[in-house]
Amino acid sequence: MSSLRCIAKHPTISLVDSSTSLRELKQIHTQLLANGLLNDPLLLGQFVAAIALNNPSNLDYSNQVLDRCENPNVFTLNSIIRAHSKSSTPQRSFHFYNKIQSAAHLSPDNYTFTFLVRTCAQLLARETGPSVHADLMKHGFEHDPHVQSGLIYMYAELGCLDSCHRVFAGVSKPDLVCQTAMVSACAKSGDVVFARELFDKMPQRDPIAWNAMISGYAQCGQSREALNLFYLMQLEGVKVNEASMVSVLSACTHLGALDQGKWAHAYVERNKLRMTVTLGTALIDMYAKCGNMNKAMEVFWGLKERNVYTWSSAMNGLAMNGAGEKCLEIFSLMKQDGVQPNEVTFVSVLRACSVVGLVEEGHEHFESMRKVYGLEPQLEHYGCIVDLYGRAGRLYEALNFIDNMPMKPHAGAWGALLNACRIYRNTELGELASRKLVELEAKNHGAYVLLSNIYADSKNWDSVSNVRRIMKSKGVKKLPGCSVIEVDGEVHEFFVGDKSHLRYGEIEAMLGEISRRLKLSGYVANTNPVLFDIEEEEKEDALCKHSEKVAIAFGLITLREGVPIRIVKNLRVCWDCHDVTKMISKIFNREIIVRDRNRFHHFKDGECSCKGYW
DNA sequence: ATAGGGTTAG
Repeated sequence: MSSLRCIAKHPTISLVDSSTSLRELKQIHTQLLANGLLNDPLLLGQFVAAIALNNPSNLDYSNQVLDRCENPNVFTLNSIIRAHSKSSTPQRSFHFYNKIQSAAHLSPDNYTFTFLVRTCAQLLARETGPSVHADLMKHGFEHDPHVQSGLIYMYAELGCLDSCHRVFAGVSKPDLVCQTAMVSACAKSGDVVFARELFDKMPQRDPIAWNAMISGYAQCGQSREALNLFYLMQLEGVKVNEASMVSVLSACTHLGALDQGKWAHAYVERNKLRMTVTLGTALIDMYAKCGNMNKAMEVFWGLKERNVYTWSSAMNGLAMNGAGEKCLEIFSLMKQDGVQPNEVTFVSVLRACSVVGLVEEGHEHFESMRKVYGLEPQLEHYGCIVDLYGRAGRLYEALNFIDNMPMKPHAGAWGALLNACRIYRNTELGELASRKLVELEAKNHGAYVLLSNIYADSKNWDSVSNVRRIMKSKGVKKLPGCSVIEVDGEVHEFFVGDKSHLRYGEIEAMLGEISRRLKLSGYVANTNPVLFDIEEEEKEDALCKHSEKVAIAFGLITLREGVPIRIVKNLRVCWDCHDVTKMISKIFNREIIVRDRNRFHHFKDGECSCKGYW
């Protein structure tokens, strides 16, 4: 609402806000024209900016207003460039930039370039961005602090860290804002170590600087570092705000650290931070991805405002947790509420259909993307449809769909088919899919593992060892599995075969007990080559080595009876672990919730919520 | 008279 500050000076223009209808705008326009007020470039600029900024859907109209003006000045045009740079159609900024350039009596100023650089960042304009940079240098604005920090932001968005460094090196005395922009740029581009060095060297740091560094850690996956820095921020008595908490929550989400996430939620309430849409959405995402979907929905319904992120987060959580019908219900409510779904929303819609097995409905939603919402389906959506057919056992329709994709099928599409082939034990199609997958991603260990499982299922041991040989010769390595469990607010990480935990002795004893009790109840350890889940030297002892089993054992030792064991795993759960976990949930009478890289498994009484499909 | 850095979903 900052635009209202300057506008309030004129009584009529000050009336314009987001609720002003187009008809009312036209009346005001006529009135202003009749009084000759729009000949005043100041008022015109304010009017145009008010229309556009307070309601982006009015941009068209503000353009018309401007077009009817005979000689807009730079202020007026800057206002509209600014409005466009923040809108969903930033490219239209250039129309007005060109106007400035082509008018003999006009010349762009430092404001123009500040906004235009923003536009380029929004557009990820790889070519135009640098050319705007060249333009502003021609006009001699490269030493303007606003322009400089804007350029650093832009190059970070464009993924040109080198250019960020060049701009930054050219700043004689970088101020707080510029330094923060650079910290953020480096962290976003993956050089978080350098970002931290810069951050540590800053002579003074305000909350935004801290937030930049914390979110830098959170965004590059260094969640524990993000949390550590947040604690440091509190120790130093820096004022924590909503944005800080959003990053903290995002770190908790990635760790699957429900206790810490709950603590962060309580912190927000205790400190009376504003429950903004962004913060609310981060909370929903945290609860959903830490396996507490009820709490996620409680937060969801408690919010005053929900945007497309909010709805999509809730829907994604429901789909991930296997609540497909509920996800589709929320989707209907979202539409009733007048919030436009986007591509991300549709990923959840299609996954929900897939989970429920609603093949036709899923296909209709897919079609509606283009027809009803003007959204072009992306690779992910095609992958979802393959999965939709595949899970329903309609493997050849899945294949047919892949064959008719308008673009080259990606690894995700073949991967979805391969997974379906594993579930439905179709060796022939599985071979085809994995061959394609390997063509696309020669080092995709998942393709080999799934293919090997398919061969093993059909007792084709020669082919199993063949797959293993190929993997070896190509140097395909499996990403080390890692499972995380939180106990008393402390996050414990277990890697495959990792015995470094302080209490490993107890864990080993518990693994032994699990194994004994499993055998007693008739479980036969799967030591045949099915378990060639290509983890090399682990076969003989596979039962005890997969990271989730170690984490579950640790949970059984440390968590009180009746407390669910929550595990976050970086890979998909393997077949055997899935079986074993089902049995543990029954034998030890313990609810076990595993978040793998795709979805949730809620194990209870010997059953899993995924019903064997994942 | 219009500026610059931090925050959410696949």
